[in-house]
Amino acid sequence: MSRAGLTPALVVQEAARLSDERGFDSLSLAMVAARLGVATPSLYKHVDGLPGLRREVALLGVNDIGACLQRAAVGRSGPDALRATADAYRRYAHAHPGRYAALQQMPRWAGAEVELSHDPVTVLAAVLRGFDIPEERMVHAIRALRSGLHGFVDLEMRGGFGLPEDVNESYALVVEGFVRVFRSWSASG
Amino acid sequence: MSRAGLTPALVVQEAARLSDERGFDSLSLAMVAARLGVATPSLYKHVDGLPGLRREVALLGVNDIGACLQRAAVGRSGPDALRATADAYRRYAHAHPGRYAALQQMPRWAGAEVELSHDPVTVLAAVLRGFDIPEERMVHAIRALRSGLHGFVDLEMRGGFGLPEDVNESYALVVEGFVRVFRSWSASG
DNA sequence: CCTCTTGGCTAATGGGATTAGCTTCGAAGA
DNA sequence: TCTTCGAAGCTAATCCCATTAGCCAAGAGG
Repeated sequence: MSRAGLTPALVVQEAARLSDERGFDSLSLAMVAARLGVATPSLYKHVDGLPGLRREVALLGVNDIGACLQRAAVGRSGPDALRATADAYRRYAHAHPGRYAALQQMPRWAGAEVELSHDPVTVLAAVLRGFDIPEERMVHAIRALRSGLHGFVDLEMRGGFGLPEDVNESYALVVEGFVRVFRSWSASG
Repeated sequence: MSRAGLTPALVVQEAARLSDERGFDSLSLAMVAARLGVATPSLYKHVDGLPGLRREVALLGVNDIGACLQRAAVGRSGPDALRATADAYRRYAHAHPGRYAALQQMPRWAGAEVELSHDPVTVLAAVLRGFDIPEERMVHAIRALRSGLHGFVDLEMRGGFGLPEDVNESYALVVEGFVRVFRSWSASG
């Protein structure tokens, strides 16, 4: 390797780090290049321009959060699993705001060879399976859960909750709301 | 040539229209200027650069959606009001995706002289008042509702719901979920 | 008719993305 | 060890957009 020893993985990793620090929106090739000590055009040997880099960061984020959720859910079931997973979800977003913002743009390039080793939606689906929800409602349940978790985290990270009331408590109540609703949807009443 | 007869309001309106058509992210002064038939720098006489323009569009969006929600809620109460408002919320986002995206960035410049004639959060709060929720839970309830509505609409607009299941039905179920939860939170049990 | 404010313009600067084409590192093989 | 070749990184050049500076004319008020 000629000097810097870059690899696609290294570039993407640095980009992800930068996204977390400065925001996914302001991610730029120039910034990544500076951080890696190379000239901007050099990056084109490893990633497919800015759009490609953003896509890679998103992909990294999806797999990352999927792994987190899985780790949180393993060994639990029902409401307990839901609580743990919801917690992990929010914690991931806080820890990696840039990656989290990035992965929201994934659907655009969906259908591609996305190759998820850890799909967050699959984990949520598995968690919901512990609620005995009739099959024809499963998709709706997953959508509802994703909406609630994402909406809360998104508003929170944008500074949308201005009042002094404890945000953790709000989140806990949201999660308990889901527990209640999903119980009410269960086949057994 | 005071020919073009621009005003701040006109510029912002065109910017909002463009945001809805091409996406708030790709809004640019150059595009707005072209659309209005003037040179880019001319816009600086009316708005405070690109950041200022984005802020104005966001402000427009907040007031817009606030007015929509208010119109939907008036004359109704309780679950009925909640359903109507939730519907209006989603409909607004679909009709004006650019403005909707813009208003999510409002919190950043909050505290300013924001002067909302129609504050969407206030409307939601009023709607929730019909559920007899204890005062100390009100803020949490509003946060939960905002999270659910925003999260759903956001995921939907990003193409996050890929499966063929009816999205309208999913949304209806989410709203009914809120009805159930808020009922359970009501002081009267 | 004169003047002053003000909206719109052109020119110029700076930054980021992207492309083209050059150079040199470093490994594989004679 | 010497040669060759592919790939990594670089510089130069182009394009697009935001922003600033400074010019000019139009229209209201006297």
